[in-house]
Amino acid sequence: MTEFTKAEEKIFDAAKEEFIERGFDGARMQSIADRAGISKAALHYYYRSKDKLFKKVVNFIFNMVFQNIKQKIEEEQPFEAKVRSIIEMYMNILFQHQAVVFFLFSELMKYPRILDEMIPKQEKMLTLSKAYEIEVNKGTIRRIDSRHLILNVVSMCIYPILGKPLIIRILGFTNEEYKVFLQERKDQVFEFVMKSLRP
Amino acid sequence: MTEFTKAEEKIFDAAKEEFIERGFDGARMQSIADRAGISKAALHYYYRSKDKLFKKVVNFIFNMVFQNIKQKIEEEQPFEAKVRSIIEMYMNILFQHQAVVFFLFSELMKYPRILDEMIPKQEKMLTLSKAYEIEVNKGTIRRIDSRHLILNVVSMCIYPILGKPLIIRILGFTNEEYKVFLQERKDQVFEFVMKSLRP
DNA sequence: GTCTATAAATTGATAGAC
DNA sequence: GTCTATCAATTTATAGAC
Repeated sequence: MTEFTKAEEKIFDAAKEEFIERGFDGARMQSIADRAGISKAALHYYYRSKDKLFKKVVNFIFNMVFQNIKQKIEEEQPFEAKVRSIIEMYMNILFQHQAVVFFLFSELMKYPRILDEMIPKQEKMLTLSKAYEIEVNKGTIRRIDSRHLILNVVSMCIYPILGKPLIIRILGFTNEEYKVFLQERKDQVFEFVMKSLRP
Repeated sequence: MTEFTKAEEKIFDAAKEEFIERGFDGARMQSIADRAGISKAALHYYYRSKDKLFKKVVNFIFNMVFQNIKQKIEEEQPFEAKVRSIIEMYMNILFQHQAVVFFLFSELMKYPRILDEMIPKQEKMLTLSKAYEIEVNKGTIRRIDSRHLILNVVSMCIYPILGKPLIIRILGFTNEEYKVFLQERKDQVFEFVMKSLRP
């Protein structure tokens, strides 16, 4: 997207860290400057205001998380394999980038308007493609509102990450135990979905 | 829990509004005082610090959202009726208190430690009670890890609220359309779950 | 380009009169 | 109990030297 000089990149990384840890309101320009090893003045020289820096960071992180996912959903595959790979990859990415996901949702709940500059009118995500229709016509799976089906799958993948602070306390998990739980959960979700789709 | 004088209540309501709209870091004591129609000094007279006021607000909101839910889950009922009523009530409460839910999760992602003072060691929520065992023994439904089952149901109810800003943009919904979509979703989720539980 | 110094505004919290 | 006035600390942002 954007070309970076070395200095810019160092600053950008510093900003990412700070915003992810503290959110927009909690982040401090001084702290970003410190992380980047430069002065506050130099920071303002590169990115004129906190606001502009923040928007660039959100944009970058948003694409990082959702680009692969979108790609995978649109990819042509047999239905069952597609469901499995979406769950697999979705949960992997979300787990790998927990802090980032927290940050994104947390800030987007506060300032949903940020999204308006970021969602490029993509209606593709709700069509389950031909693979789904083929199976329905074969009678292998039942027909179902595809918007709800997708939302079901996505929900079961992402909420365990978003709700982690709550869930581990209620279920009495340690972080390590929860990691294992989420691993076995991939199969659980896949099975749950496919069983529900039986005609 | 706590007894309120009229003044305290007015302040508390003002604080709720402000914190819900702006989060802890974004909230301003001056703004809370303004909403309550008193001076900043008077505000500090009642609640000695921003921190203490915030914790009381979080505690109150947390109980408001999760008390009914916990109660409903523990209530004795035939299995199918129980699943239906949990979905129904969970989605109703979450939808009714959208702003509050956003606030709660948003802040809990940032400061998960707050929860430690709030979760009273409740392991009850993961047992599906006798109703479930009865159906399994009758052969009416298949056996499944109850933790995953509950997490599946909860996820499908709560993520559509948490992810609303994202979802309505991706699916191209207006707020009003999304409300309808969530209404019909209650049945969709119920059906999805029960179909999956067929032996 | 990068720094020091400082401006200008804001913030949470307190002192003290009434 | 409630107010005005003010403190002390912080914050974003800029001016100006090098």
